[in-house]
Amino acid sequence: MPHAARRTAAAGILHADLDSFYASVEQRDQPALRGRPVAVGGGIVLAASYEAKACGVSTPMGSAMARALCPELVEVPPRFSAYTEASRAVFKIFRDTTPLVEPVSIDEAFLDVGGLGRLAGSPEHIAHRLRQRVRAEVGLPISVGIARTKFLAKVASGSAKPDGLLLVPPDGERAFLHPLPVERLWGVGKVTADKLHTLGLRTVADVAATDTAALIALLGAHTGRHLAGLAALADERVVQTRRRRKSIGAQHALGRGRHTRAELDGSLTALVDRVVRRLRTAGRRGRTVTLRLRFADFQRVTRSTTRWDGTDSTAEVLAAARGLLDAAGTLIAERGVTLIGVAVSNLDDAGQPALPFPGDAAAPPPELDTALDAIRDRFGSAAVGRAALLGRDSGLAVPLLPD
DNA sequence: TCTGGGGTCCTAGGACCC
DNA sequence: TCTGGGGTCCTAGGACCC
Repeated sequence: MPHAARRTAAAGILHADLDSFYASVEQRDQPALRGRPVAVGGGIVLAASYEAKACGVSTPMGSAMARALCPELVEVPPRFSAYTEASRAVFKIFRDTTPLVEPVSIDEAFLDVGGLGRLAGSPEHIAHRLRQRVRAEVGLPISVGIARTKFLAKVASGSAKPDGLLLVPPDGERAFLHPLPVERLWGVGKVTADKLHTLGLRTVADVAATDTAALIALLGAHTGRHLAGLAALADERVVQTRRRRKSIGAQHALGRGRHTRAELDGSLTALVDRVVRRLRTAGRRGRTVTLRLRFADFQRVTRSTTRWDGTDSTAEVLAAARGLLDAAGTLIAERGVTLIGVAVSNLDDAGQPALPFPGDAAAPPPELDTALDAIRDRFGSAAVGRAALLGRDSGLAVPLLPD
């Protein structure tokens, strides 16, 4: 019997998902928070402990509403470095379990353990041990779903929460999935759910009983076919070990009210600085620079520009981003800005210049980087956003805006 | 109760080329 | 003079996920 065929017939995919990740890390590190409703965040709730969820607190909810729902709520500012460290430790246990790990986010991953039977035991046994290890070695609760497909494993881990384990056997898939609301289908958010509701479709069974053509007419070719497939228990996607990031970006919410061009440029400089730093750390270069803006009415626009070759230069990305900001000047003047973001995409592969170009060999001296480094050293990284002003005061060579 | 920051994927129109 | 079909790339917007 072919190996692949045997594997697809059994429940061999794990979806492992840390519970209330940021909040659990805080409860782990501060025993006084255990058993109490905890929200990690500032302004909005980034993560809520199960005690907080019990009184209706959820992500991403404004802090004011969270407090209204849950007067006992303990609010904690995020400590991202602690979460990154905890995530690394957990992923190490994942990779100890099987080399076939596909990270989904900082706190969840798919693991293919279908081929490990002889070596490590049944998927259920492996999942059980995985949960024990994460609890013992990292001190965090984690839920695991086991199924034949990625989608079913993902839904199963959700049903297993908090701190649980759920196996969906191949002959029990329909009974498990079909009673669930359409919102549990991966890729169904509010807009799609509302559309499905207009057809009277509320459960996965309803979707499965609907003609694919009708779903396509309602939702478009891709989404229609995608949902029809999921509802019919068909999900051929395999666990992908090597997925490369396709864009690197940073954004920053600004307060309401008017922001001067110099303030916007300061924010832009800080964002570009962060992005190109991560770009270089990853050893990658990008061809497309995108400026993201959001207005007071929460409408968003993007403006992008694509270069002929890739870059990881602060000066070049900043020049491109400034050009886009200038081009959006009228829009900004008319509507105000409440969020500014920069992303670099169209990334090339590590250590492999997009195109060999004679002039590229000698990179221009990164004067801007030197200046920004000096500002970071002297004033801290939070000050980079005020680079223009500080540059003026400190005599550092930060290129200033014309005015 | 006003709503963060990091991403992915899809669609659609227009320019351009053969 | 009017007309193809196919393909790629770029830009912008939108939905969704954690």
